[in-house]
Amino acid sequence: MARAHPYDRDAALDAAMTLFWAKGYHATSLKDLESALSMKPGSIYAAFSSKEALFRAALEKYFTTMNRALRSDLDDAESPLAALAGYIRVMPRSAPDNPQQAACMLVKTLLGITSADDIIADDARQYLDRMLAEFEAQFERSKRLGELPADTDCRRLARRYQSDISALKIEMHRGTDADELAALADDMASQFEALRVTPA
Amino acid sequence: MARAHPYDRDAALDAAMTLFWAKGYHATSLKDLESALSMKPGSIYAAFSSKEALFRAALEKYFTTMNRALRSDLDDAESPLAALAGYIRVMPRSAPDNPQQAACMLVKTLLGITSADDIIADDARQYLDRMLAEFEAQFERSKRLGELPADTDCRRLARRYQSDISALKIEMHRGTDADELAALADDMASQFEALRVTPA
DNA sequence: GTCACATTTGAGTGATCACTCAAATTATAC
DNA sequence: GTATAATTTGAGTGATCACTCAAATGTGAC
Repeated sequence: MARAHPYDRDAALDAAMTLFWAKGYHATSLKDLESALSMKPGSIYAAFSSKEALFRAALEKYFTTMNRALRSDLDDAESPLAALAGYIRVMPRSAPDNPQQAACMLVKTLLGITSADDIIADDARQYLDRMLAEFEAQFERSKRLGELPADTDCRRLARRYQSDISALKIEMHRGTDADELAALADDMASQFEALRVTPA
Repeated sequence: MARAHPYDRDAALDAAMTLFWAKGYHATSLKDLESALSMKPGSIYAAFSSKEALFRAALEKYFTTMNRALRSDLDDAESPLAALAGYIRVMPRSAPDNPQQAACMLVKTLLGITSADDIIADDARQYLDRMLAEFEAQFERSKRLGELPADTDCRRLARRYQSDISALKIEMHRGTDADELAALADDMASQFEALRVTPA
């Protein structure tokens, strides 16, 4: 047939994700992408169609990566409630490579995209909804295990949980010092642990 | 002497604030500003020096406006704790003119500006710190009035409070429906009210 | 009415934006 | 080895970016 791809598509997508995550959609130029992906404009367009399509692919990769990491932490946990609390408590200890990657890419995208009916903003909203559903499922599992009262509103709890995660990551991006960050994460985690009705 | 200003500087700054708040720094073009301020580029530069300087002035106006509104709500309150809780609880009921103005402009700016040592990001950080100090002062007042235990860490409480505000405003921007928004705000507010040690 | 000058005007600056495409390149088929 | 075709290349596209400045405008002093 013909020659193979000399570049690794997934590695390129990963580099794009990193760059878009740090700089955001509007502030990332094609020049930036060319050097980050080590690809010329023609190749980028042959592989990913457009800057918008590339961003959407990068955002999907971000969601998939984050979701997989979450599930590997939580799915096998004996106590989902303890795992959810631990997930928050540990977060401030993991400093990202780039401080610009401390905040959640979905939230950054949602706040950074101009028009409310933009297709990119819709993507971000959709992924946030799916994360919310993941959290809700974990709280439901916790309830089934008897850790939470039978009348617990898991959707409402998940909403609160996701809000805490968003806010904590923003504080990390902001550069809040490590001690205060740990205290904040502890306050958040403790409130969920306090809901437990069976001994840990 | 000579002719007077045919435009109202403060009204122009207000229009710039509104536009920058909704669209963000990078996505707002000079063309956008020209039509929003009803000023030609030369006049804009004569009045505000540069796009960056105009943004910084708009950001300062945002902070001043928000801070004034906060203090008018809280400074005269008999119970600062009740006032702080009420400030959160009422928030979802005030829909902004533009949904893009639901989220806090300081947070949007912090997340939207590229380089961490950017002067604009520094501004946003500084204003967030000043808001944090305002919250802390209100919790201190609450403690002095005996609403909170004497050993309360007001700085820590203020940090948690500010995180809640940020997250709630993000949820509003996200388009979360009114009922869930009210429930979330209620959960946040209740946790602060629960700290009270004297009857309300 | 006329002058002096502060201010506005808006076409135009070079730079950069996202993006294209004809030509060069290189892997595979035979 | 040669032909074929998939892929990369990178100079170049028109549009838009933030910004400038010489000329037009309008105001107050006298």
